[in-house]
Amino acid sequence: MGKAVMTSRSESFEAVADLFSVLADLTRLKILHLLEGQPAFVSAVVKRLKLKQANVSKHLSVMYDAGLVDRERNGNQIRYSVGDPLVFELCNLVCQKFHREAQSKARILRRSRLGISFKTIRKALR
Amino acid sequence: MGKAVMTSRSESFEAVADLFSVLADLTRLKILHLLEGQPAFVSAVVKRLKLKQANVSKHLSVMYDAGLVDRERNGNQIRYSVGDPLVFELCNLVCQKFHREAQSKARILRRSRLGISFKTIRKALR
DNA sequence: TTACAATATTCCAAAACAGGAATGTAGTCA
DNA sequence: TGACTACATTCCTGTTTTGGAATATTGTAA
Repeated sequence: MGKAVMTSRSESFEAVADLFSVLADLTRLKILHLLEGQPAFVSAVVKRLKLKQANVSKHLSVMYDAGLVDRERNGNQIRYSVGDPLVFELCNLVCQKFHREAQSKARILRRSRLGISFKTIRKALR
Repeated sequence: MGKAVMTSRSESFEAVADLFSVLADLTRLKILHLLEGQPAFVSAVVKRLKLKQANVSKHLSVMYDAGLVDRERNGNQIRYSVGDPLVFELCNLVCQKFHREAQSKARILRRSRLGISFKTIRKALR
């Protein structure tokens, strides 16, 4: 997950892929969602999500290295916060896609009760 | 990579993570970029990107299952096309982020020649 | 300093993933 | 039908990634 300066097209693709891979983890998405509400200490994330401390710490480090979260020391603890609202824009776009798909599937199913063939339905459902 | 109907919050997070993981691969991003220009047969992708046929076929299948590309048989060949412009919206958002970061780093470096301490720079660069 | 709390890091095992080679399948043409 | 082409799938291997346990680091308080 190198943080090299972008020069060639291929390198920037790699950077994009790296960022997507940071978001391609269920636990990290849960943590981000928790941080969306408000910043939180590591220990709070551990408690709320019932995860191991080392696990949370590693995931937060990955996201920090990717520039997705900020951190701020507060005495003994470290408060993490979402550093770039980009994260939620990306997730919302994906969720919108799922909504569109769910709606079109529902539309097709509704139509199916009005007499469209199974073949057409299966094709429309991909 | 299940395509289950979404019910709980956690399941939808998982679907989002799955979609990001499809995009978290350099080869798949290259293929998508190629398909952005115009639809292409598998053999064309193999030639343009100098990849193995089995490799391309597998990546296209993954993206097809994820609903990111469409396919259409044409005689002996199969033409793939980008099925959801969402892909490019996502990539563009990520690229914009990288641009913002690159610019702010450049700004800081420029300022550094005007006499700001290394400590400040390092902190600003994270 | 010592003891303790919060977080980070290292090491390990299991699971997931990408790519190559070989094989399977489906369409075309003769 | 058989030969050929385009694509998909299976099997295998090396690499990466995740999570847990143990350990290390950093800060606080006495």
